[in-house]
Amino acid sequence: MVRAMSDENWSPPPVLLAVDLVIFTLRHSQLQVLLVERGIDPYRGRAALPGGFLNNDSEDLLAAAHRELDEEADLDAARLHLEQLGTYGAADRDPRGRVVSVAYLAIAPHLPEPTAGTDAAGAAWRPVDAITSGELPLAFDHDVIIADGIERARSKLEHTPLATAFCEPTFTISDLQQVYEAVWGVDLDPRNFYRKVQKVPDFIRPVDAERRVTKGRPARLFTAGPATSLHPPIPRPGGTAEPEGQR
Amino acid sequence: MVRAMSDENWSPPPVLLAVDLVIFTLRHSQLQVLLVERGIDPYRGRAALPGGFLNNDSEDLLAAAHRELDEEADLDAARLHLEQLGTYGAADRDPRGRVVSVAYLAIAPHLPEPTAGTDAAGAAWRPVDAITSGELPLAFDHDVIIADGIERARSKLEHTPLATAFCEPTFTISDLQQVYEAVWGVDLDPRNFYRKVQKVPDFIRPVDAERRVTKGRPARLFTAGPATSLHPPIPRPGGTAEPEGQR
DNA sequence: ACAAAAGTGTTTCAGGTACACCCATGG
DNA sequence: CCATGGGTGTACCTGAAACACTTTTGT
Repeated sequence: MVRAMSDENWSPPPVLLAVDLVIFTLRHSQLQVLLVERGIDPYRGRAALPGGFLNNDSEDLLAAAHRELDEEADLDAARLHLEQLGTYGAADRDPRGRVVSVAYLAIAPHLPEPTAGTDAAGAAWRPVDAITSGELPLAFDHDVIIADGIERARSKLEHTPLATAFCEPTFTISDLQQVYEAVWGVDLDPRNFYRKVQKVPDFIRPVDAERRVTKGRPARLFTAGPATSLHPPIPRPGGTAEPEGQR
Repeated sequence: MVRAMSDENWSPPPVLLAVDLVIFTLRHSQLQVLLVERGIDPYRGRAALPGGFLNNDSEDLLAAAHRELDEEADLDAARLHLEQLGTYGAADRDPRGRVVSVAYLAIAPHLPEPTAGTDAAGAAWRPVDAITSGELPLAFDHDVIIADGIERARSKLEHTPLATAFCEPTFTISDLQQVYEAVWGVDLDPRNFYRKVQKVPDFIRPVDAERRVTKGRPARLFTAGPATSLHPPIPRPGGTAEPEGQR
């Protein structure tokens, strides 16, 4: 058949379309993901990705992802990175019937605790390590989706300016460094990292003569560069911080 | 709502799920894509990606892609690279109603002409340039899907050993070079390329003392390395071949 | 023997890594 | 004035690019 619909009388089996969200953030120097507790069967009581079914006949997929982000996580969709991750359609992935799920990947800065009195009750940040290790079992095939999400996030950190999406609107260079260190579990040399990120064109932009308070010398503040620049940005691992010498 | 299906009486609107294929190959040093001519409305007579609707309640998405590959392109699905590209679900993308399409990306070596007397009649390889330039209009949003496919293919060539998927089971190093040159439209120095690809671990493996006939000195043959190795393989552009000197 | 393509050796240069060192602030 | 983190200068080394040169075939 050149196209299945050429037979006007045959009707292909409809499926239910769900949208699930993999929302990552950085907390306590760990990569964490937002999970909700399922209130109904199947998998009642299990942790699961936030998500839901496509709302009506005219809702775009991305729009549905934005809506779920707002409803289930109470996060301002407009201000965070959101991209399609993949579509999961194994026939037996949902015991209720044929459900195909389009997963979206979101990256959020370390915002307020999600566990408010809102719709997002029962939502909580969990370290991804607990999931990849199998320590925290998930509903459906959500563990696979999260694994794919981690892989995607790492890959995009390497090749795109995505890292800034983990940071507040303005951030210091060492804030940014912690993103890379947490996601790969490596130690980077702060001095080399400092220059490396500044040399990448359109990656970060210094904010007009501001600074911040901590313990030592104040640090300059930066913002993400203009929109998403293309391929060749971004640092990479390599370079460890070690004892050094005198003064 | 924690999950949309918590209301047992409400039934989410079903959608039709299609699977479309972006099949790339290399012909005449150009990146080409396989297109079919639509026999029915909408877009009757227009070029379109091969594809069709999900077959039955228990067909996996990847299985459906394999099936379409076999039916519409008469290609041996087992021997070529196939991966999910993305899902396209804009509400108005199909005038007949709500159709969500999962696109798959396939990479094929320069095999026999697809235009056989089979089901794949009306199928033909087309240079992607003709599509990106808008010169050859496509049905639905298939031009966008192809653009995404090109981007994905380039990205994977850079960061994975995918290039061998464009080649026959055994190939020479200059065969492989032509893949990179065609996809990026650059000229590479054969001598540097030669060593570069050999240094990448698990990328290509020399085939036991074979060779081939052409005009000059015979070339060694190689095969793709063991399975898909991870991140850091692959060459990159840079290095032009120019006039040189004496002898 | 000559052209054409495969394959090797070597120089040069840019970028990454390591690390000594200076700067600014709080206690 | 000293601990702490921010920021600069610089030597070294590896890997990429350029290109002279040798090897092996067909005609």
